[in-house]
Amino acid sequence: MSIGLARLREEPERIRQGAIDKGEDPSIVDAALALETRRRELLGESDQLKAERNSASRQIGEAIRAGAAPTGPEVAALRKASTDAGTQIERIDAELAAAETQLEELMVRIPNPADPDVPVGDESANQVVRTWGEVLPKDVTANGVQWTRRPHWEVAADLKMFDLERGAKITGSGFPVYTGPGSRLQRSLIDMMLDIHTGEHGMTEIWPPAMVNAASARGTGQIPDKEDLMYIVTRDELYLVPTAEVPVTNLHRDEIFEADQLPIRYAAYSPCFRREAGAAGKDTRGILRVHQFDKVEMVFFEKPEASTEALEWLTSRAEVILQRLGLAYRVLLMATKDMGFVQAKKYDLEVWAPGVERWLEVSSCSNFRDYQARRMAIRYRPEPGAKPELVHTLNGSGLALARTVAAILETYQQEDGSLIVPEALKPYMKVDRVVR
RNA sequence: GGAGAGGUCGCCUAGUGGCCUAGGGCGCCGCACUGGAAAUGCGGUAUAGCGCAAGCUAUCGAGGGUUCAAAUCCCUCCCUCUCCGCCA
Repeated sequence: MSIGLARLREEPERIRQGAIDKGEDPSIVDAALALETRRRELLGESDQLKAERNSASRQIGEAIRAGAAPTGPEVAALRKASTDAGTQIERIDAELAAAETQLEELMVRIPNPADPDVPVGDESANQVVRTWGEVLPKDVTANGVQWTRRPHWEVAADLKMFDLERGAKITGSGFPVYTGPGSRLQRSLIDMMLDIHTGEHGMTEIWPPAMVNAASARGTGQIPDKEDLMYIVTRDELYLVPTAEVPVTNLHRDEIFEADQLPIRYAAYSPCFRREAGAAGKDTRGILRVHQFDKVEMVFFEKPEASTEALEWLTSRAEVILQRLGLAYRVLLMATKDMGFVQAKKYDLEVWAPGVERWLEVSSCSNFRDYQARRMAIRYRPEPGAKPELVHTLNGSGLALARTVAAILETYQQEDGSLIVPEALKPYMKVDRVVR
């Protein structure tokens, strides 16, 4: 469950409206509410009976210690009382377990209500909140010479930066092989991003496992919701991570922080594996949609009162990377029906790729409020000794590599077929230009 | 992969069927003592659910079983450590 039973009881209207805004069925909220009432009744009865049974058992021990015969009538009566309670407990607990299972099934289908400042509607209601950089044209006229920017796969083939055919041979389509300067570019981008996030933004670097267990996949909601998205190693019950969000957020599952430990801000590189089921035929050329790519992910654990501002900062940290790379981009505030089930507010960063003349999503920055934290039981003490409260979690790419690479190739390609290395990458690439 | 040892309240540890409703130490918090501190003494110190409250219920790695009653006995699984094997 993810929105919390207390909140369900306290503000069912807001939750019902939240479901409607996200295009989900609001009747689930009413069904859950009714089931929750029933659950509490059963729980009360069960607790009462358990108290009776415990009391009878305790009295048997006391009676025997006081000298009563273990087979005598006094003990027999107590034993019967305990057994009778036990029989009823069995019955009620079975009913209770059924109610809880049902309730949980309903609760996971209730979405996290969007923040009040999120536009209501489908993707047509998404708002462009800002753009940065020059949106380059495909056709270029410079110094009287006319040429046309090519799509990234042509630039890459020309400069031998990646090899999609051989990737398909050794693994399958959608598994690119980066070669020579292409491989070096991957390494440089990861290095540069981590350097900026740790050195300038004060985040702690994490290098997580690329596979997680079922409990972790459940924690961030990959199962059961998005099971089709993931590659699953059934023999060992492990899941290849679709994003570093999964291992990194789960780092603190079932933990309680002290207030002075927050915020905790991580930057993590990981490869990302996505089956992309149902996406066959879309973006089949180049590296815009692949099954394995690399990404630096930012994951924040914040005090509730700080999370609104933290999302703005998180988003701006992803923008810093695009700015350093000199890539034109825009920031979209996603509307309720386009933002996802668990997010309260989400910004997408789209980079301009002049070769394919498209905006490419390279980052998605979200505030989950306490929705994820509840599922994973990540809490903190507002004051020393105080009752633990849920933290707020946020995450955002900073950035996903494959599409960033595509934008770099298409933005920095030259008329002569070479590629200028963006200023910020030169110290990592060790060259100013990639040539044939 | 094999053999052995072990997983208890933040940490260490006691606990082999019923005053364990989990004891002790460390750490931490409060109070006392002090000019201030150390030392010392007293008290407090897990999480969740239910209840106006007193309190009740659950949790001793996880799950199941035996029993009137399980931290304790039985079964399955997970993890950690030591040794061996294999191996980047």
